[in-house]
Amino acid sequence: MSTRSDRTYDPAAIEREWQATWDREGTNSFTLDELRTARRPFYNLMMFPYPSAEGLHVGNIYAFTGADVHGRFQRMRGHDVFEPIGFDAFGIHSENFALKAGVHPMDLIPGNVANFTRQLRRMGGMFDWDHTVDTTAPDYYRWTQWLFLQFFKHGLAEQKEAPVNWCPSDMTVLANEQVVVGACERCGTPVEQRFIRQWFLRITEYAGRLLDNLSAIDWSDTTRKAQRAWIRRSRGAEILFPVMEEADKEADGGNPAAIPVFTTRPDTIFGATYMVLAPEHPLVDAVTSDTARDEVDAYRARTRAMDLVARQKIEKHKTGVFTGGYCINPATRRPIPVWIADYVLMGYGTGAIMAVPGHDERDFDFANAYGLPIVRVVADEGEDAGTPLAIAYEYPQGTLVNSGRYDGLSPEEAHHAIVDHLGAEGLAESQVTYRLHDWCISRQRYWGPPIPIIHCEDCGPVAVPDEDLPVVLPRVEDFRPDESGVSPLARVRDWYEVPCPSCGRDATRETDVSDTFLDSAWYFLRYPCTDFDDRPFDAEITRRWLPVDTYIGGNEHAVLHLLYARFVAMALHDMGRVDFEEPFTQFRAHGLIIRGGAKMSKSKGNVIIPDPIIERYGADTFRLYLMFLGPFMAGGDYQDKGIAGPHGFLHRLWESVVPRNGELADGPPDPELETQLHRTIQRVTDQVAALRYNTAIAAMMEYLNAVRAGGRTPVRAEVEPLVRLVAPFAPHIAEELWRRLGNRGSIFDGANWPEFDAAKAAERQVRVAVQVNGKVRGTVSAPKGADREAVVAAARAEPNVARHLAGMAVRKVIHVPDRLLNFVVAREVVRTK
RNA sequence: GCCGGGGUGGUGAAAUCGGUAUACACAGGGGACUUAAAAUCCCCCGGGAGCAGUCCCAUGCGGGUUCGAGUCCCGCCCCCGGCACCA
Repeated sequence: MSTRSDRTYDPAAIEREWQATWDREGTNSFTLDELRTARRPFYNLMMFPYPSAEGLHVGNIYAFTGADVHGRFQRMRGHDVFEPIGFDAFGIHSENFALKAGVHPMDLIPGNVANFTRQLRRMGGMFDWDHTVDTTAPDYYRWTQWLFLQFFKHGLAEQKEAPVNWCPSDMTVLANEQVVVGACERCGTPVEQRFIRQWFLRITEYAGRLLDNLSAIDWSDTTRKAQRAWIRRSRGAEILFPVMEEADKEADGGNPAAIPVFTTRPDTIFGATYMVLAPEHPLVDAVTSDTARDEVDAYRARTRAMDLVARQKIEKHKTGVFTGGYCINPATRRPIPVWIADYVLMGYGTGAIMAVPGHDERDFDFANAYGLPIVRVVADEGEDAGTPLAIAYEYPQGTLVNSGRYDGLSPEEAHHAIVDHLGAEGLAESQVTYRLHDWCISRQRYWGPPIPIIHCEDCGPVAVPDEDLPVVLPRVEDFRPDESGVSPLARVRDWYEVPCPSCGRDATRETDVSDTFLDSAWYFLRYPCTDFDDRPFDAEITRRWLPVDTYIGGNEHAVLHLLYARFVAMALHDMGRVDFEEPFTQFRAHGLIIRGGAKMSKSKGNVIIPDPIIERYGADTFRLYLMFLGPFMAGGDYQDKGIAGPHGFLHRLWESVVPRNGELADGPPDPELETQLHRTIQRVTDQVAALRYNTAIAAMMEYLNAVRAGGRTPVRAEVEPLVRLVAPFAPHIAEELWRRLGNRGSIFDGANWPEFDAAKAAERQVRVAVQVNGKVRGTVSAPKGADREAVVAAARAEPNVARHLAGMAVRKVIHVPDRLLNFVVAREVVRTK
């Protein structure tokens, strides 16, 4: 006996009930045994959140809902879908918040995680709560440390002194990927260059493979392009320019024999009229003459003081200083002056260039500013050796001139010939250079996994033995970073003073912690294996579930997390630990939710807080609305009132299955509705598969409108398939209606996605547009597949068409079957007798 | 500057192997039901002309190809995102 209230759509009540049921029945979780035996495994991954104190924001929910819809869809099509979630809770972000709030991160994070968990459950995600990870849990970061040691043991982690990016506000070094236009990606402070000994993972070893594999993986194009641009390969040559001896030069340390430069245009070497070193170049001192020394030192000091933003942005015109030294152009055998200038970067190539002002815009500007000679060595069509250069001619097309025996060759031929000939003398070598740098993972901060290394005076850096992992991050009340360039852990003497694991003598722990991005570079391997505490990931389960089938996340990680994760997987593959190189078979970048045309931000005051909306409308409505805003991969503009549409739709759906008066009737579906139903199934299936959720929802709305048109009462066969179609978007109401339709168990158990029947989707009659000279003048109804003659006859009978054809000669008739008919006409030539 | 993505009603957006532009939804207006509200249902809703049938114009701007262009080509303008002296 159903009561009145029992027949009213009450989202809060049914969502609470079904979430409890899912937990109780284990609907969304796998046992270890199930993970081992799943027959059609599908790993549906989304980027795990950083659990902020503010709670889940709309952007998180948008991304997770879109990924969850995909997971539920795959499940309804018969896959065993593993959909885990976790928390990326280490890192500067959390730590800075803790500093500001005056709370220890160890006290702060658990509350945030609990709040996120509550919100994630409330939005109705199909998460496996038995397989979550928290990167700050010792039983997780134990394996992050283990992972680092694998790199260390395979020679892929090394400590080296190199120019690194120092953020003076966060007081730590940053990876290149975390520096945006010379500023810290998090706080926007211009970064400084420092030379400190740091731990690097040698991602550059993998640059070529990371680049080449991109063309073979099913990823969003924008993401692949961003990675290509970031890694960027340049093919060219390294060429040695011997330094000219100076009689009066002191021999302190001896003169360098030659300075290597990297160039992509060895063919232009006859036009190299001077050389430029980066101000930080280690050979600057050696080439500088005594007379130039003061000026050179002053310039270097000035450059050092400049942050990278100033160096890259403000100094638009080029500056530099002559060192007083010369080296020999190995092609012309003539001396050329050596300059230093800040437009040459120590971080790329060799930090030294051969300047070819005739054929490089930057060198051209510099040569003009300092009166250095400009020589043409490539002539385009219609030019010759003497044609003056108004601007640098940079194209690799034309013919070599002023280049001795190479005159007349094409730049490409000359490129190879010159490298070959100089190579024979040991002065040149073909070389491929990448823009990608090694990944600096040291952080001089507190809130991260300690790097598991012990420094011993005798043994050098020694790995912490596996059985001593994890190196537990000690609770330190004063965890503020400082200017010193070392971590706050360096203030905790009784923690870092340990015996050397190798020789037993007094030694010290590494006090830096590792980059948060190392935590997240392997978390997807951990999820299915959290049942194991004696290994980071289990070989058998990993073989069954990985690589990840679909990964959905934000494109802001295109060159951060997504690059690091690929690198880690590739390295683990080479170590024989996993049998795939690429961890994510398919990656889709979702769009951004904006509001009022602008990104949501606290400063703009346009942030949407999801909790009250879910409370008022229910998670199903909110999910449906977010997915309806626009194409998932493009994002959408959040409009407060728009939620009324999806809300009404779910109400009408409910009302159709649970009529206010009486029961849902059985009986045959209306034939026209049946046709529309199958067309809808087809559209929704295609569009959901393509992540085009907005149009899928529109198709469902259209169908329900038709079912209810004019207040008609639908029968079961008309609405039951719609309940299945809507289930990925609005799982709670779908479960409830599924139950009320008389089914047992979850709609997500069993392959309940409706079957599309092409025969039933076929329309018998079609509307054909009739044009005269390309303008629509009417439509006619015709049987599907009607031939041209039949349609022409029907069209001519249409009064408005006939009117436009009157007095006209038909030159041509274009017929697009079942779509369109176009009469091409011209005014009839009137013949008079 | 370079590389992506995009400019369509009052608004979010549909339609891209060239084939009835504005689906779906919001906002707005009118109506039915109701004591009332909610919910539900019906109608109108790009601009202009006309009583109407209907006609003209409109997808950032200017050209072009085509029987036919939001869609393709050429030249611009604007917005969003990324990269930025990479030798």
